[in-house]
Amino acid sequence: MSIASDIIRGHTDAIILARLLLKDSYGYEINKAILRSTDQEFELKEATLYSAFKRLEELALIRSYWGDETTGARRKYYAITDKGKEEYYKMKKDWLYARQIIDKLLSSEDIYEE
Amino acid sequence: MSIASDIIRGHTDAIILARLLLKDSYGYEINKAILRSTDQEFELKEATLYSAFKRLEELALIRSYWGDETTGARRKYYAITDKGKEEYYKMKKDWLYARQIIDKLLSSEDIYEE
DNA sequence: CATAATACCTCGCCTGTCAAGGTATTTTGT
DNA sequence: ACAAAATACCTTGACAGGCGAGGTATTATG
Repeated sequence: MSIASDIIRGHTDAIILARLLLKDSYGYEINKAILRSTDQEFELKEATLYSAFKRLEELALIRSYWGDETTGARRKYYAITDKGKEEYYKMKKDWLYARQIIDKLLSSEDIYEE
Repeated sequence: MSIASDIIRGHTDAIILARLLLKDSYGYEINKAILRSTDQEFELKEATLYSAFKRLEELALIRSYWGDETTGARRKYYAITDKGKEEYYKMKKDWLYARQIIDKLLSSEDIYEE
């Protein structure tokens, strides 16, 4: 089972920020971590991930720096900024709020029906 | 507080179908019912609503018929089809699944961190 | 008698996802 | 030794859904 694009849309930024809240990381690792933490059930598509990085950096919610790997492929690390942390908490609040509204609307039970 | 377009996206169809599961209804009433059932906290934008109707009817998840009002403006009623009911249950399952995944990803707690 | 409410609809912009394509390096299996 | 897989980055362009802005017509209300 997979999550439809239209459902994941609007959450990718928060998902990425949540990872960066734990520690600085880079694209490939973030994706693997998401896979791992959802028991291989969910992963962001690469194109989605990298376009999100671009967007988040433009908004100054994250900043990037190249790692100094002596071995392996070069890695571009991302760190969450203070502004990013603030936004993350807002996004999480928004999610909790939206979740409750959607739950209500899909429950199909109206008490105050006319 | 309002729900961002990107979060609502992917749920409008299910929200509309949920209403039609209760009873046949028309655009204006559906929107008012959504408003009422969320304590005026949420409503679909008209353009979103009508484009959803079009999409859902093309997919044969709903069908429409004109009401025979003797008074007031004409109303276009919508009814959910059997296919629509099936799809609704799928959508609801998808929502429950996605909700759990998103909750997990926004919890920022990794037990199996390397 | 104007304004709000009811009720429908379309056009075109904007944004985010993602399939498909690309590059370069390193590790692994045979 | 060499091919294949894994690691790691990135761009382009198509596509779809939300919605602002605009429109029409009728009825109710202050």
